[in-house]
Amino acid sequence: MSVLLKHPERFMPKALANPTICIDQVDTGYIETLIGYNARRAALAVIEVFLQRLAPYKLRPVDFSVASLIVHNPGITSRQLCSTLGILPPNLVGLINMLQKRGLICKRPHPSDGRANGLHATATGIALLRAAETAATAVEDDVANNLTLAERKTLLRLLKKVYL
Amino acid sequence: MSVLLKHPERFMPKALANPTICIDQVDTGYIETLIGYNARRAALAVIEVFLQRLAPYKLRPVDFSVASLIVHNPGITSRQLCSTLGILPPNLVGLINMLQKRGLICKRPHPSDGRANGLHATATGIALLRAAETAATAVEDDVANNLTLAERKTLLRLLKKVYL
DNA sequence: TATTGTTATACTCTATAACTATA
DNA sequence: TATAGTTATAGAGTATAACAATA
Repeated sequence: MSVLLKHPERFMPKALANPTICIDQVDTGYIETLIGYNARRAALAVIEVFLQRLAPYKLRPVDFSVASLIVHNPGITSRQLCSTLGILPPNLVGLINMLQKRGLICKRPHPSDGRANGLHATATGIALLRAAETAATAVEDDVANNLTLAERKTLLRLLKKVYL
Repeated sequence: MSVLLKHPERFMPKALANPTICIDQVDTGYIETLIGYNARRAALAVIEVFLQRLAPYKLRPVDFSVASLIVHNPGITSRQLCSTLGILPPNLVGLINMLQKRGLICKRPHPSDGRANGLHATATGIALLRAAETAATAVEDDVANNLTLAERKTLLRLLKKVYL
Protein backbone atom coordinates (compact mmCIF):
# COMPACT_ATOMS: atom_id res chain seq x y z
CA MET A 1 0.00 0.00 0.00
CA SER A 2 1.49 3.25 -1.11
CA VAL A 3 1.81 6.00 1.45
CA LEU A 4 3.01 8.51 -1.11
CA LEU A 5 0.38 8.34 -3.79
CA LYS A 6 -2.97 9.29 -2.36
CA HIS A 7 -4.59 8.84 -5.74
CA PRO A 8 -2.82 5.95 -7.42
CA GLU A 9 -5.64 5.70 -9.96
CA ARG A 10 -4.15 8.77 -11.57
CA PHE A 11 -1.35 6.49 -12.74
CA MET A 12 -3.64 3.70 -13.85
CA PRO A 13 -5.37 4.63 -17.06
CA LYS A 14 -7.57 1.69 -17.91
CA ALA A 15 -5.83 1.09 -21.23
CA LEU A 16 -2.54 0.58 -19.43
CA ALA A 17 -3.59 -1.33 -16.36
CA ASN A 18 -6.47 -3.69 -16.80
CA PRO A 19 -7.00 -5.31 -13.40
CA THR A 20 -8.75 -8.30 -14.92
CA ILE A 21 -5.62 -9.45 -16.71
CA CYS A 22 -2.96 -11.69 -15.19
CA ILE A 23 0.19 -13.21 -16.65
CA ASP A 24 0.39 -16.97 -17.21
CA GLN A 25 3.62 -17.21 -19.16
CA VAL A 26 6.12 -14.42 -18.55
CA ASP A 27 7.35 -12.84 -21.77
CA THR A 28 11.12 -12.50 -21.44
CA GLY A 29 11.55 -11.84 -25.15
CA TYR A 30 13.23 -8.48 -24.86
CA ILE A 31 15.71 -8.99 -22.04
CA GLU A 32 16.77 -12.29 -23.57
CA THR A 33 18.11 -10.37 -26.55
CA LEU A 34 20.67 -8.71 -24.27
CA ILE A 35 24.18 -10.12 -24.11
CA GLY A 36 24.68 -8.72 -20.63
CA TYR A 37 21.59 -10.45 -19.28
CA ASN A 38 22.42 -13.80 -20.84
CA ALA A 39 26.10 -13.66 -19.90
CA ARG A 40 25.20 -12.89 -16.29
CA ARG A 41 22.64 -15.71 -16.11
CA ALA A 42 25.14 -18.14 -17.64
CA ALA A 43 27.89 -17.05 -15.27
CA LEU A 44 25.62 -17.45 -12.24
CA ALA A 45 24.54 -20.90 -13.42
CA VAL A 46 28.14 -22.03 -13.74
CA ILE A 47 29.13 -20.47 -10.41
CA GLU A 48 26.30 -22.29 -8.63
CA VAL A 49 27.65 -25.66 -9.76
CA PHE A 50 31.20 -24.52 -9.17
CA LEU A 51 30.49 -23.64 -5.54
CA GLN A 52 29.04 -27.09 -4.86
CA ARG A 53 31.71 -29.11 -6.60
CA LEU A 54 34.67 -27.17 -5.28
CA ALA A 55 33.35 -26.98 -1.74
CA PRO A 56 35.60 -29.92 -0.72
CA TYR A 57 38.59 -27.73 -1.59
CA LYS A 58 37.14 -24.71 0.22
CA LEU A 59 37.73 -22.54 -2.83
CA ARG A 60 35.24 -19.99 -4.11
CA PRO A 61 35.60 -18.88 -7.71
CA VAL A 62 37.80 -15.91 -6.75
CA ASP A 63 39.98 -18.00 -4.45
CA PHE A 64 40.36 -20.53 -7.22
CA SER A 65 41.26 -17.93 -9.85
CA VAL A 66 43.85 -16.31 -7.62
CA ALA A 67 45.41 -19.59 -6.49
CA SER A 68 45.45 -20.94 -10.03
CA LEU A 69 47.16 -17.82 -11.35
CA ILE A 70 49.79 -18.10 -8.60
CA VAL A 71 50.44 -21.74 -9.50
CA HIS A 72 50.83 -20.91 -13.17
CA ASN A 73 52.73 -17.68 -12.52
CA PRO A 74 55.20 -18.26 -9.68
CA GLY A 75 56.42 -14.93 -8.36
CA ILE A 76 53.34 -12.99 -9.46
CA THR A 77 52.56 -9.93 -7.32
CA SER A 78 49.31 -8.88 -5.67
CA ARG A 79 49.17 -5.92 -8.00
CA GLN A 80 49.41 -8.17 -11.03
CA LEU A 81 46.66 -10.41 -9.68
CA CYS A 82 44.45 -7.39 -9.12
CA SER A 83 44.81 -5.97 -12.61
CA THR A 84 44.47 -9.40 -14.21
CA LEU A 85 41.29 -10.36 -12.35
CA GLY A 86 39.80 -6.93 -11.81
CA ILE A 87 40.03 -7.14 -8.03
CA LEU A 88 40.75 -4.09 -5.89
CA PRO A 89 43.93 -4.36 -3.77
CA PRO A 90 42.20 -4.00 -0.37
CA ASN A 91 39.90 -6.89 -1.24
CA LEU A 92 42.78 -9.18 -2.19
CA VAL A 93 44.66 -8.82 1.09
CA GLY A 94 42.42 -11.09 3.14
CA LEU A 95 42.24 -13.64 0.36
CA ILE A 96 46.04 -13.88 0.06
CA ASN A 97 46.40 -14.12 3.85
CA MET A 98 43.84 -16.93 3.89
CA LEU A 99 45.72 -18.89 1.22
CA GLN A 100 48.91 -18.35 3.15
CA LYS A 101 47.40 -19.43 6.48
CA ARG A 102 46.23 -22.60 4.77
CA GLY A 103 49.77 -23.25 3.63
CA LEU A 104 48.85 -23.12 -0.06
CA ILE A 105 51.03 -20.16 -0.96
CA CYS A 106 53.91 -18.19 0.47
CA LYS A 107 55.38 -14.74 -0.01
CA ARG A 108 58.97 -14.12 -0.97
CA PRO A 109 60.66 -10.78 -1.46
CA HIS A 110 60.41 -9.51 -5.01
CA PRO A 111 63.81 -9.72 -6.76
CA SER A 112 63.85 -6.12 -7.95
CA ASP A 113 61.07 -4.27 -6.11
CA GLY A 114 61.33 -4.00 -2.35
CA ARG A 115 57.71 -2.91 -2.02
CA ALA A 116 56.29 -6.01 -3.64
CA ASN A 117 56.08 -9.68 -2.69
CA GLY A 118 56.46 -12.54 -5.11
CA LEU A 119 53.68 -15.05 -4.51
CA HIS A 120 54.51 -18.73 -4.84
CA ALA A 121 52.46 -21.88 -4.50
CA THR A 122 53.70 -24.43 -1.99
CA ALA A 123 53.86 -28.14 -2.77
CA THR A 124 50.59 -28.47 -0.87
CA GLY A 125 49.09 -25.64 -2.87
CA ILE A 126 50.18 -27.12 -6.17
CA ALA A 127 48.72 -30.50 -5.27
CA LEU A 128 45.43 -28.98 -4.11
CA LEU A 129 45.15 -26.80 -7.19
CA ARG A 130 45.85 -29.72 -9.48
CA ALA A 131 42.86 -31.52 -7.95
CA ALA A 132 40.75 -28.36 -7.90
CA GLU A 133 41.49 -27.62 -11.56
CA THR A 134 40.43 -31.14 -12.45
CA ALA A 135 37.18 -30.55 -10.57
CA ALA A 136 36.70 -27.15 -12.21
CA THR A 137 37.21 -28.62 -15.65
CA ALA A 138 34.68 -31.32 -14.76
CA VAL A 139 32.22 -28.58 -13.81
CA GLU A 140 32.77 -26.98 -17.20
CA ASP A 141 32.17 -30.27 -18.98
CA ASP A 142 29.03 -30.60 -16.94
CA VAL A 143 27.48 -27.20 -17.54
CA ALA A 144 28.48 -27.37 -21.20
CA ASN A 145 26.98 -30.78 -21.80
CA ASN A 146 24.43 -29.31 -24.22
CA LEU A 147 27.23 -27.82 -26.29
CA THR A 148 29.39 -29.60 -28.82
CA LEU A 149 33.13 -29.13 -28.46
CA ALA A 150 33.05 -26.76 -31.42
CA GLU A 151 30.23 -24.74 -29.86
CA ARG A 152 32.16 -24.52 -26.62
CA LYS A 153 35.23 -23.19 -28.40
CA THR A 154 33.03 -20.72 -30.25
CA LEU A 155 31.41 -19.57 -27.02
CA LEU A 156 34.78 -18.90 -25.39
CA ARG A 157 36.00 -17.03 -28.46
CA LEU A 158 32.89 -14.84 -28.67
CA LEU A 159 32.88 -14.06 -24.93
CA LYS A 160 36.51 -12.89 -25.15
CA LYS A 161 35.50 -10.64 -28.06
CA VAL A 162 33.04 -8.96 -25.70
CA TYR A 163 35.31 -8.24 -22.75
CA LEU A 164 38.80 -8.01 -24.25
CA MET B 1 54.74 -10.30 6.72
CA SER B 2 53.34 -13.47 8.19
CA VAL B 3 52.81 -13.66 11.91
CA LEU B 4 51.67 -17.25 11.78
CA LEU B 5 54.49 -19.02 9.97
CA LYS B 6 57.69 -18.76 11.98
CA HIS B 7 59.52 -20.80 9.38
CA PRO B 8 58.06 -19.88 6.02
CA GLU B 9 61.03 -21.47 4.27
CA ARG B 10 59.49 -24.83 5.08
CA PHE B 11 56.91 -23.97 2.44
CA MET B 12 59.41 -22.69 -0.10
CA PRO B 13 61.42 -25.49 -1.61
CA LYS B 14 63.80 -23.87 -4.09
CA ALA B 15 62.36 -25.77 -7.01
CA LEU B 16 58.96 -24.30 -6.34
CA ALA B 17 59.81 -20.75 -5.39
CA ASN B 18 62.76 -19.17 -7.07
CA PRO B 19 63.04 -15.68 -5.61
CA THR B 20 65.01 -14.40 -8.59
CA ILE B 21 62.10 -14.87 -10.95
CA CYS B 22 59.37 -12.33 -11.59
CA ILE B 23 56.43 -12.33 -13.98
CA ASP B 24 56.40 -10.00 -16.96
CA GLN B 25 53.37 -11.29 -18.82
CA VAL B 26 50.72 -13.03 -16.71
CA ASP B 27 49.77 -16.43 -18.08
CA THR B 28 45.98 -16.63 -17.95
CA GLY B 29 45.87 -19.65 -20.23
CA TYR B 30 44.08 -21.98 -17.87
CA ILE B 31 41.34 -19.79 -16.40
CA GLU B 32 40.55 -18.47 -19.86
CA THR B 33 39.44 -21.97 -20.84
CA LEU B 34 36.62 -21.72 -18.28
CA ILE B 35 33.14 -20.72 -19.46
CA GLY B 36 32.28 -19.39 -16.00
CA TYR B 37 35.30 -17.09 -15.92
CA ASN B 38 34.72 -15.75 -19.42
CA ALA B 39 30.96 -15.35 -18.97
CA ARG B 40 31.50 -13.40 -15.75
CA ARG B 41 34.11 -11.14 -17.30
CA ALA B 42 31.88 -10.50 -20.30
CA ALA B 43 28.86 -9.77 -18.10
CA LEU B 44 30.88 -7.33 -15.96
CA ALA B 45 32.21 -5.58 -19.06
CA VAL B 46 28.69 -5.09 -20.41
CA ILE B 47 27.34 -3.98 -17.03
CA GLU B 48 30.08 -1.37 -16.71
CA VAL B 49 28.97 0.28 -19.96
CA PHE B 50 25.33 -0.26 -19.09
CA LEU B 51 25.68 1.61 -15.79
CA GLN B 52 27.20 4.62 -17.52
CA ARG B 53 24.79 4.82 -20.41
CA LEU B 54 21.63 4.22 -18.39
CA ALA B 55 22.63 6.54 -15.58
CA PRO B 56 20.41 9.31 -17.05
CA TYR B 57 17.43 7.02 -16.48
CA LYS B 58 18.57 6.09 -12.97
CA LEU B 59 18.18 2.42 -13.74
CA ARG B 60 20.66 -0.24 -12.69
CA PRO B 61 20.60 -3.53 -14.59
CA VAL B 62 18.18 -5.10 -12.09
CA ASP B 63 15.89 -2.08 -12.05
CA PHE B 64 15.89 -2.13 -15.82
CA SER B 65 15.13 -5.86 -16.03
CA VAL B 66 12.26 -5.59 -13.55
CA ALA B 67 10.75 -2.48 -15.13
CA SER B 68 11.11 -3.92 -18.62
CA LEU B 69 9.37 -7.14 -17.59
CA ILE B 70 6.52 -5.14 -16.05
CA VAL B 71 6.11 -3.11 -19.25
CA HIS B 72 6.04 -6.25 -21.38
CA ASN B 73 3.93 -8.21 -18.89
CA PRO B 74 1.24 -5.92 -17.47
CA GLY B 75 -0.23 -7.50 -14.36
CA ILE B 76 2.86 -9.56 -13.54
CA THR B 77 3.30 -10.30 -9.84
CA SER B 78 6.35 -9.84 -7.61
CA ARG B 79 6.56 -13.58 -7.26
CA GLN B 80 6.70 -14.04 -11.02
CA LEU B 81 9.41 -11.39 -11.29
CA CYS B 82 11.42 -13.14 -8.61
CA SER B 83 11.31 -16.56 -10.21
CA THR B 84 11.97 -15.16 -13.67
CA LEU B 85 15.00 -13.10 -12.68
CA GLY B 86 16.30 -15.19 -9.79
CA ILE B 87 15.72 -12.45 -7.23
CA LEU B 88 14.67 -13.25 -3.66
CA PRO B 89 11.34 -11.69 -2.62
CA PRO B 90 12.74 -9.55 0.24
CA ASN B 91 15.23 -7.99 -2.16
CA LEU B 92 12.54 -7.05 -4.66
CA VAL B 93 10.35 -5.11 -2.23
CA GLY B 94 12.50 -2.01 -2.08
CA LEU B 95 13.03 -2.04 -5.81
CA ILE B 96 9.30 -2.17 -6.55
CA ASN B 97 8.59 0.57 -4.02
CA MET B 98 11.25 2.74 -5.65
CA LEU B 99 9.72 2.29 -9.10
CA GLN B 100 6.32 3.12 -7.63
CA LYS B 101 7.58 6.23 -5.83
CA ARG B 102 9.04 7.39 -9.12
CA GLY B 103 5.65 6.97 -10.71
CA LEU B 104 6.90 4.41 -13.21
CA ILE B 105 4.68 1.55 -12.05
CA CYS B 106 1.58 1.02 -9.95
CA LYS B 107 0.04 -1.89 -8.09
CA ARG B 108 -3.48 -3.10 -8.72
CA PRO B 109 -5.25 -5.94 -6.96
CA HIS B 110 -4.72 -9.29 -8.62
CA PRO B 111 -7.95 -10.42 -10.34
CA SER B 112 -8.06 -13.87 -8.74
CA ASP B 113 -5.54 -13.86 -5.88
CA GLY B 114 -6.17 -11.46 -3.02
CA ARG B 115 -2.66 -11.92 -1.68
CA ALA B 116 -0.94 -10.75 -4.84
CA ASN B 117 -0.65 -7.42 -6.63
CA GLY B 118 -0.68 -7.03 -10.38
CA LEU B 119 2.14 -4.68 -11.39
CA HIS B 120 1.50 -2.26 -14.22
CA ALA B 121 3.65 0.34 -15.92
CA THR B 122 2.29 3.88 -15.98
CA ALA B 123 2.37 6.04 -19.08
CA THR B 124 5.47 7.69 -17.62
CA GLY B 125 7.02 4.29 -16.99
CA ILE B 126 6.29 3.08 -20.49
CA ALA B 127 7.81 6.21 -22.00
CA LEU B 128 10.91 6.00 -19.80
CA LEU B 129 11.38 2.32 -20.52
CA ARG B 130 11.01 2.85 -24.24
CA ALA B 131 13.92 5.30 -24.07
CA ALA B 132 15.88 3.08 -21.68
CA GLU B 133 15.46 0.03 -23.90
CA THR B 134 16.73 2.01 -26.84
CA ALA B 135 19.76 2.98 -24.78
CA ALA B 136 20.24 -0.60 -23.60
CA THR B 137 20.12 -1.91 -27.13
CA ALA B 138 22.65 0.75 -28.09
CA VAL B 139 24.91 -0.51 -25.29
CA GLU B 140 24.60 -4.01 -26.73
CA ASP B 141 25.48 -2.81 -30.21
CA ASP B 142 28.45 -1.05 -28.68
CA VAL B 143 29.91 -3.90 -26.64
CA ALA B 144 29.24 -6.32 -29.49
CA ASN B 145 30.92 -4.17 -32.11
CA ASN B 146 33.61 -6.81 -32.64
CA LEU B 147 30.97 -9.42 -33.38
CA THR B 148 29.09 -9.92 -36.61
CA LEU B 149 25.34 -10.15 -36.39
CA ALA B 150 25.59 -13.90 -36.91
CA GLU B 151 28.18 -14.22 -34.13
CA ARG B 152 25.97 -12.22 -31.82
CA LYS B 153 23.02 -14.51 -32.47
CA THR B 154 25.26 -17.51 -31.93
CA LEU B 155 26.56 -16.08 -28.66
CA LEU B 156 23.03 -15.57 -27.32
CA ARG B 157 22.02 -19.08 -28.38
CA LEU B 158 25.06 -20.72 -26.75
CA LEU B 159 24.69 -18.74 -23.52
CA LYS B 160 21.08 -19.86 -23.23
CA LYS B 161 22.26 -23.45 -23.69
CA VAL B 162 24.42 -22.99 -20.60
CA TYR B 163 21.87 -21.56 -18.17
CA LEU B 164 18.54 -22.89 -19.43
C1' DT C 1 55.99 12.21 -6.89
C1' DA C 2 54.21 7.61 -7.86
C1' DT C 3 53.39 2.79 -6.56
C1' DT C 4 52.88 -1.67 -3.48
C1' DG C 5 50.72 -3.44 0.13
C1' DT C 6 47.86 -2.59 3.90
C1' DT C 7 44.10 -0.97 7.37
C1' DA C 8 39.78 0.75 8.32
C1' DT C 9 35.47 1.58 6.78
C1' DA C 10 31.37 2.36 4.01
C1' DC C 11 28.36 0.85 0.64
C1' DT C 12 25.95 -2.55 -2.15
C1' DC C 13 24.29 -7.00 -3.01
C1' DT C 14 22.46 -11.30 -1.49
C1' DA C 15 20.51 -14.51 1.96
C1' DT C 16 17.65 -16.08 6.13
C1' DA C 17 13.99 -15.93 9.64
C1' DA C 18 9.70 -14.62 10.81
C1' DC C 19 5.39 -12.21 10.37
C1' DT C 20 0.37 -10.95 7.95
C1' DA C 21 -2.98 -11.79 5.06
C1' DT C 22 -5.04 -14.77 1.89
C1' DA C 23 -5.52 -19.37 -0.76
C1' DT D 1 -1.13 -26.13 5.34
C1' DA D 2 0.85 -23.41 1.69
C1' DT D 3 1.81 -19.10 -0.73
C1' DA D 4 2.35 -13.68 -1.71
C1' DG D 5 4.15 -9.88 0.13
C1' DT D 6 6.65 -7.74 3.68
C1' DT D 7 10.03 -6.53 7.62
C1' DA D 8 14.23 -6.87 9.93
C1' DT D 9 18.65 -8.37 9.81
C1' DA D 10 22.78 -10.96 8.78
C1' DG D 11 26.33 -12.00 5.61
C1' DA D 12 29.04 -11.58 1.39
C1' DG D 13 30.88 -8.74 -2.05
C1' DT D 14 32.73 -4.34 -3.67
C1' DA D 15 34.26 0.46 -3.07
C1' DT D 16 36.95 4.70 -1.25
C1' DA D 17 40.32 7.11 1.78
C1' DA D 18 44.44 7.15 3.96
C1' DC D 19 48.80 5.36 5.65
C1' DA D 20 53.89 3.27 5.68
C1' DA D 21 57.54 1.60 2.93
C1' DT D 22 59.83 1.75 -1.30
C1' DA D 23 60.58 3.25 -6.34
